[in-house]
Amino acid sequence: MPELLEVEAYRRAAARLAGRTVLGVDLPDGRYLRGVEPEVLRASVTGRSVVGVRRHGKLLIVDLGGPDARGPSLGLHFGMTGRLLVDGDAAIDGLRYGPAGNRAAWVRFGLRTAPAGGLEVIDPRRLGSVRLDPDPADLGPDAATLSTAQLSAALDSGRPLKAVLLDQGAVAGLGNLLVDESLWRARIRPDRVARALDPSERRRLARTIRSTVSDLGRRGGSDTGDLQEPRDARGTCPRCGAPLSRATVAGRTTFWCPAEQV
DNA sequence: CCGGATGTTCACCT
DNA sequence: GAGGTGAACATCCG
Repeated sequence: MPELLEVEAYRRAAARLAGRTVLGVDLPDGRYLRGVEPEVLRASVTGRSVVGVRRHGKLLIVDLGGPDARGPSLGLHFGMTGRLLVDGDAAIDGLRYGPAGNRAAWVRFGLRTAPAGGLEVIDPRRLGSVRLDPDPADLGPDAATLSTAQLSAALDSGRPLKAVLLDQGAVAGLGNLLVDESLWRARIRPDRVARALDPSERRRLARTIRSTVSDLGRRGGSDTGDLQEPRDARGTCPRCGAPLSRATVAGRTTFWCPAEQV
């Protein structure tokens, strides 16, 4: 599920943890934690207070502090099937993997807090991960607030446009659905060479990415785009009625309107 | 039964 | 170095 919009919903739900103290960490799945040993993670977060919860791209960041100083932060990635429970409640409803999807066997990570509650990550396919002190340099500028200058810098590449927009190090937060929806709204083909976009296309695309993110955010998620129904039904362009094209671009299934996207 | 899926990472090519 | 491909992860859905 999680593209930027879903992780933003997770952030809102997790914001209530601010002010609580970390009691402990549950790591039922050894492979879920990356780059640091479980004991090191436990030692560095236990007893800390939750200062706040941020989001950058698809990464959820729990900032910890202490009586003394600023503390470490915890980075949560949800992959394709990760969901977040806050104090035992789903941060988002209506996701895939159904109502039975909170199965205990799929709990990959837990953060217990005082005076009560905590976080749990449920991830059937184990595509997500948890890191200590995630490096901000791994992520490009956030798609929700992407400026033309930021996009333009990211587009300095000979790769297909879609590959760049999916690259979290170039632009952070967009997934397969948001990219296709944004390109369709901006009327630009996904297989264009990124570097070849002219200045007016760059302006239009940056503006369209921001408005697509906010529009689908209001509607309720990455799967609420105008392209979603024709995508599922192999249908036609909602604007002009031409049959949508479908192909693999940058390794992902891609839909676009061959009549309008140039 | 088979292919595909809102994602990332890595090994291996060209 | 740049870029591409395919596999792996584990489960559900059509």
